[in-house]
Amino acid sequence: MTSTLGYAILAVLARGERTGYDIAAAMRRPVSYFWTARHSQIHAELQKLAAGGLVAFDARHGPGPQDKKVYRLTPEGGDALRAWVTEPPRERPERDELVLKTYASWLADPGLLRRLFAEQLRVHEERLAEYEREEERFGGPPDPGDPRFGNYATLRCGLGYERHRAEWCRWMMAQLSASL
Amino acid sequence: MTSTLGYAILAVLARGERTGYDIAAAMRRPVSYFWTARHSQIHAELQKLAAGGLVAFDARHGPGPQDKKVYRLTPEGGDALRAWVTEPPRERPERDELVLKTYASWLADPGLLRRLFAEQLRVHEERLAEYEREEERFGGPPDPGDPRFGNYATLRCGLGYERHRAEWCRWMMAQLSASL
DNA sequence: GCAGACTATGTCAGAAGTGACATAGTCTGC
DNA sequence: GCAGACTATGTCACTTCTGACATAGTCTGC
Repeated sequence: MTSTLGYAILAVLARGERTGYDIAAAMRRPVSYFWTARHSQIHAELQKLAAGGLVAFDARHGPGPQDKKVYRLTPEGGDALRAWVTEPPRERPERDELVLKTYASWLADPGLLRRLFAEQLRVHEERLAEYEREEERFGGPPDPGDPRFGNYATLRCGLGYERHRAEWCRWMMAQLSASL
Repeated sequence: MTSTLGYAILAVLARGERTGYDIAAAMRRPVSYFWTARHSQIHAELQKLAAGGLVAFDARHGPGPQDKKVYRLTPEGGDALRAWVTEPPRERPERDELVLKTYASWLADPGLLRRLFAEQLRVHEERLAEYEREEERFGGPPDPGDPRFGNYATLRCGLGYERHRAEWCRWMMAQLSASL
């Protein structure tokens, strides 16, 4: 019934109360939990979650034409989130534009392709360096019952992904150069 | 103007003429090019591509209430596809339900979590074995100008991805066991 | 000759997600 | 005192994608 976005919001609120704006700020970058949403979607979803009793809010004075709404998880919301976590994830189709381009790469100019992959490699290496700096700040994995474990475990996933991706870009560039 | 799905269809047609049904069959599994679509979407997109002159078709006798339509790339379609391949990919937000669950995993029962990751690991190891069998059939990378290069390069990406993913699942299970 | 799987094309309602538009108070530095 | 950045909530049109419904001929094995 609740959408995956709904659970993403509950997962953020499980760490403490937030306004819709705060949640949107946390979801702007895919760092740490690999789910993004715009504020337009978040405000709409918060209304649904509040109607379903999974979140509640207090109105507090703040900027803007209306009061700000500080949302928190209700006990029902916490139960729903906990139950959802251990259920098998819904299969989401992989849709990767760069891999699709690679599928058609035999048609293209090798020089332009090398430029494309060089740029992608740069992006992945940059992200990798950023994630490595973040990992250092943890100084080892937190306890699995600590909220910070969630951040660390997703960071580890991101690290592995960026390494695999950078490696593949390097392999592609080597292939394209070998054929000269 | 043309959507990514449109280019995915052009990329399939670049390898030879196909019916909408054939394209749908090729896109049912994310193997080799990491883009999936249902036939309902494909038929609709083929109509748009035909209207734009990027594909053309011959009606031939076949099963069903209407004749079957065998689509092929037009010269304009080929040009559009080639131009698209080397353009930087549009950033697609990462949305990964398992990683999101991991972000909230500190709330959940470690036993149930281990079961979840054990099952995911099984899936990734199975896919990895399948990809490795496929890789063997290639016997080394084809020339970058060969259509088979597209298949091989995307397969390499899939291999790297499944390895990284399996590794991460194993790390998660170790973390969950260490805390007993 | 007939059942069942497969080939084949299409529509439609609805969910999920994007990007633009709309509004307006607060806080910081010059 | 004022500009500009930031906080804050919301709507709306549009695109993309899903899942169900609809239809019907062909091919294989029993």
